[in-house]
Amino acid sequence: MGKRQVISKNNNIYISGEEDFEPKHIFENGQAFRWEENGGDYTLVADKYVIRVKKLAEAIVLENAGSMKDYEDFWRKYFDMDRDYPGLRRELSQIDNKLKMATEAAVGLRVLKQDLFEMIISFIISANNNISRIKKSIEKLSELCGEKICEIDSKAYYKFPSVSAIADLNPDYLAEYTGVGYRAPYLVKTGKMIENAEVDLGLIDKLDYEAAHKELMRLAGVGPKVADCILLFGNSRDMAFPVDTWVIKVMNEYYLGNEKNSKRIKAEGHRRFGDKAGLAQQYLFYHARENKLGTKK
DNA sequence: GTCCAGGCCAGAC
DNA sequence: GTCTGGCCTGGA
Repeated sequence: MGKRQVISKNNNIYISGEEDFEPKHIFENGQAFRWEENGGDYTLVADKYVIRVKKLAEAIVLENAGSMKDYEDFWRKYFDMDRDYPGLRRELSQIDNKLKMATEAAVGLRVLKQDLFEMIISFIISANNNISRIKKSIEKLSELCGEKICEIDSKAYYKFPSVSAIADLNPDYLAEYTGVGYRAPYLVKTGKMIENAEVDLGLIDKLDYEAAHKELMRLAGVGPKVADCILLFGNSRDMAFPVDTWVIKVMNEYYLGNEKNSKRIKAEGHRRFGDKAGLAQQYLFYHARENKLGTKK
């Protein structure tokens, strides 16, 4: 693979010479929910875009993603194109053999840099839930109060809702329409807290990791794990280390044995992986889930 | 019917 | 601070 090259043509963006870009490893690792797989290609809704991500032998194609200006203004950051992933994998591989194996199994994984508010709402919905239901709920929520983007094959696509749109919802109706269940009041309350600046999202960028984590936990429905997901996927915090059921399994299998306390598991992640803990977590998470680690067949 | 899914919250200690 | 039980909902 040579040096990366990005060009645009007919509203499509082509990325060639990039060895770390595997759509399956990017989307199917729980960091994003607004995608749909068809025959190895992925339809993705992000911001005002509905694109199709294809991996061809010679290039990655982002169909309908716009011009070079769209790439520079949005996609470059979204796909974390300024990080040296081959270098990251080499660095993680040197930490230990487990991480070496995990990175080798998920080459092409990238940690997306998504919208902060969208991550807050999405991960509140994710708590004690499963991926297919999370995705359905988020689509229904966007349909309920997000701005329409376009229609493709008579299917309508909507932007993720604004803060005020969610703050103004009736919790009972929200629960009924989207299937978010008991999380509905959390979503509305969190929307209101952000709308009236009780929690200032602009501050999250400025605070150090611990303070930002603590600040996010003030939001309704946001606990330690959800706050770490928000920071990792919506605020570019490489050291955020979300401890979910899969991470508990993989950390115990490889490092700890039988630790149930999430706080101590997170501390172990930081001890071993340092300020790259979140990136290590993504490779380990993908690896753990692919291999159904710690579950009986 | 029971169990579980990328946890959070409230209450008890 | 740490631990426990309950929880909308839908699919296995």
